[in-house]
Formats: sequence, C-alpha cells, structure tokens
Amino acid sequence: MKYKTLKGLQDILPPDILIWQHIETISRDIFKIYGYQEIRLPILESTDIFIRSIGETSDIVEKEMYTFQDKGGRSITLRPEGTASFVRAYVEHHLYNNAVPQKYYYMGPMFRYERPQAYRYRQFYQIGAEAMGIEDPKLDAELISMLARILNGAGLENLNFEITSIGCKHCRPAYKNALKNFLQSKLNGFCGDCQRRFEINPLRILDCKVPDCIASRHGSPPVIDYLCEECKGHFDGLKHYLKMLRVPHTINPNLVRGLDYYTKTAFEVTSESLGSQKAVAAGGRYDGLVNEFGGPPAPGIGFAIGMERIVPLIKDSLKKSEYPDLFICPIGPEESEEALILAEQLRENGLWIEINYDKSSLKSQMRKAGRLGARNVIVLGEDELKKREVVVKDMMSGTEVKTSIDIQELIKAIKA
RNA sequence: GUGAGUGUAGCUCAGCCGGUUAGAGCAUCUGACUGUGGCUCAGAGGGUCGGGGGUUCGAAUCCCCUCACUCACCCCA
Repeated sequence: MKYKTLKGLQDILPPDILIWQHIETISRDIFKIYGYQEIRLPILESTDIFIRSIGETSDIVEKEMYTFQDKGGRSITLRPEGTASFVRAYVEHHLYNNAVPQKYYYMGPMFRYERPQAYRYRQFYQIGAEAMGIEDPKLDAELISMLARILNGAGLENLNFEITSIGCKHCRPAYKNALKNFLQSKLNGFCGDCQRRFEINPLRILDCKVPDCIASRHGSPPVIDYLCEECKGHFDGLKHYLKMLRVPHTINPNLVRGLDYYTKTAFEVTSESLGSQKAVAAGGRYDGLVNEFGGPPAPGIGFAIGMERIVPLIKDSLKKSEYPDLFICPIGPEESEEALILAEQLRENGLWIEINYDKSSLKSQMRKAGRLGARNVIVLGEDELKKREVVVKDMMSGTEVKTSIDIQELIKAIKA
C-alpha cells in the first residue's frame, strides 16, 4: 500500500464517529448548563507560547513538539495542549474585562511527537474547559463536578477521581527542598530515570512505578504538609465542597502534573479499563499564568478530556447507525429519471431516500436495499407510472401497502 | 530514545520440519428466481505471502538487513 496515515495519526470513520458525536453532544449540553461558551483557537501558535507556559524542562517542550519554521523564518508549533493557546487568546482579547467568571470550552486536535502506543497518538483530540477570574475553591469543586457529569453522561463507569494540591510559588520551593533532602541519602536505591528526575523534577519521583523506587521513597514528606496557609485553606475548601456535592474522589498526594504552570489544585481521572495510558482527563489550577502572559493577575482553572481514551470505554451499542427511510428501485431508464425527481421531493420533507443509479436486476436492487438497511422499498415500473400507484414494502415486516404516487400519501405510507 | 512481539485476500486467520497453478471463513459481486431483499445452493472477482538480499534444483516456509504496525518503558489526555 502506497499511501497511509502518518505514524500515530488515525482516520476516524463510521461507525466509530457516532461515538465521537455522542460525546461531543453530551459535552456541549452540559457545558451549556454550566455557562461555558465555545471558543475555537488556532492549531498553530508561536513556539515561545508553549515554552513559556508549559516549561522549558518539561518533556513536552524538550522532545515532543512539532516545531518548524514558516516561510518567514518564524518558529511555529502545532499546539501540544490547549491551555497555553487559551491563555494567549484570553489576554489578547482582554477577555478578563468580561464579567467573572469567564468560562470557555473547546474541542480539537493536539499534537505531540511521541512513540505511539495504545490510547496514545501523535494527533489526539481533547475536550477542554477553562474557568477564569475566581480563586474560590467552590469553582474548583464545581468544575470537577461538571467533569464528572460529562464523563458519566457520556456513559463512562468505574472512574477514579484523584485530587491533590501542589502548592503555589510560595510553598512549593520549600517542599521541593524537603523532598530532596529526604531523597538525597537514598538516591542509590532509585532507578536511572529517578536519579535523573532528582535533578530535573524531583516531584516526579513520587509518581514512579518501579517497585524499588516505591520502597525507597517510603516515608517521604507529603506535599500537603508543606502547603502554605492560603494553599492549605484552599485545599481544605475543595475537599469540603467535593464532599458536599457528592463527587466521589480520593486524595493522592503523589499526583504529579507534567506542566509547569499548575498551582494549588491538581486532579486526574483514571480508568482501570484502559492499558497503561489510563488517564482519561486531567487538569488543575493555574493562577499565575495569565499574569505571566502579560495580563492582570487573573486566576484560572481548567481540564482536558482525552477523546481517544474515553471513546473505547463507551458501549458499542451507541454505534447503531440510522437507516434510509426509503429505497427506490426503478425498472427502466424512464423510471430511473422519475426516481431521481421523486427522491428529491421526498427529501424536501426530511426523509432519507436512496435510489438505485445503474441498471440492474430488481433482484439485485432489492439486495442492495436490504444491505443498506432501508426501512421501505418501492418499485417504479411502467405500470406504476401509468397508474400513478406504487406498493410500499416494509422491509422489516414484509408487509406491502398500495399508495398513490403523491408526496403526502407516500410520506404517510413510509412513516406508518 | 529503549525493549519485546507481529506482518499471507477488504476483514479474521490457516499454511511455516522447504516441493507443482497459495487456502478457508466472513465480506463483495453475479446467477438459480426475465418485477421483490434476508435463508439456501452454485459461481466469480480479489494476493508484489510487508520490502530487499542470501542459501537452495526449488523459499510464504530457512538466514541476514530493512520498513511498517502493535504493546510496554518513558511521558501524558
């Protein structure tokens, strides 16, 4: 085969697309009742937008971005995530001047140059939400509740909601130091990756799955003990409100985010039904990012759902296609033209009509109608045109009803 | 970037201790039934056996290289 999709990219075809549409519809419905409005952002951005927000030493920036030069010599990057572009737009259009909270959602493709794997693609789709301008943890709780509502509404079950607080620019450095002090002496007991992490991002050691590392880090100081007054209060508030709203969740102090801009609240939703890439959605608060982009010190919080990771968790029963209301079998060339006209007239009334285009035996036309799953069939022959009468055959029951060739009469017979 | 596994028809796969023209099921198309589908039966189309090289009288089968896909590490939605 000569041409195929690039590595890590995929075509999404029927009937799978029906599940995608289902998820999108549910999401839009729920965003609406929470007051989130859609925004559409460019897929390309200036490279420094991502470096600035995601962090220079993050894996995404270091080795996963699709970056190239445009014809003007500018460095351009296909967005690896949505929040950076969103914040750029938020500042660029002064959206912070709108009444708070400002709430937006988006759906679209993201790109990361990674080795493809189950549920991990180089072009992948996210549904994201961002809520701006409110610091109160009630908003955090509400956002997480909305996320739960979307995922449950889409038909997902057995999800784990994990939350934590990773502190802010005031308390995180102290924690990082405490953690490094604790790990320093035991460094030899850790895997090579963790030894590297010790320098780059020691928090990530908490997330390592190597048994020796889990043992070696046992007894390490939890982030939560190092939160400053403000962060602690915020986290306590979040826990309280989540409980109040009955959003099932667990506290996971080892939860680590790969992006630099997160502050305070961080959360992740996982499913045990997936492979090793089991995070179906994740998000957190980013109170410093807008300011970083040249806007006012506006707080923000958001999440992103990974489409490819929730699609396989949704029942195949939703893949049931719809079927044509009527298939028209013309017998000769004259009838064939008549069928073309009749089909258009019926479509005016919102019916899905299929006709047979080439000349083939009635047998073969019927077979085609059956294969398409057409609800009804009519045969157009010399007799029918002469008498202006057709027989509408119900393909499920096999029953036949004689009807005059009149649009309203036909519709009545088809819908019966 | 690292490791392992898999590449034969549109799909799922058999064939792989080398041996004529490479098979099955499903799917597609046609006919039996000149104007009525599904069931049944008969038939047809569809293959560079991932690609290249080597061993051999002879390679889908054995060896080497390569490419692609898959899963896992890493990382993350």
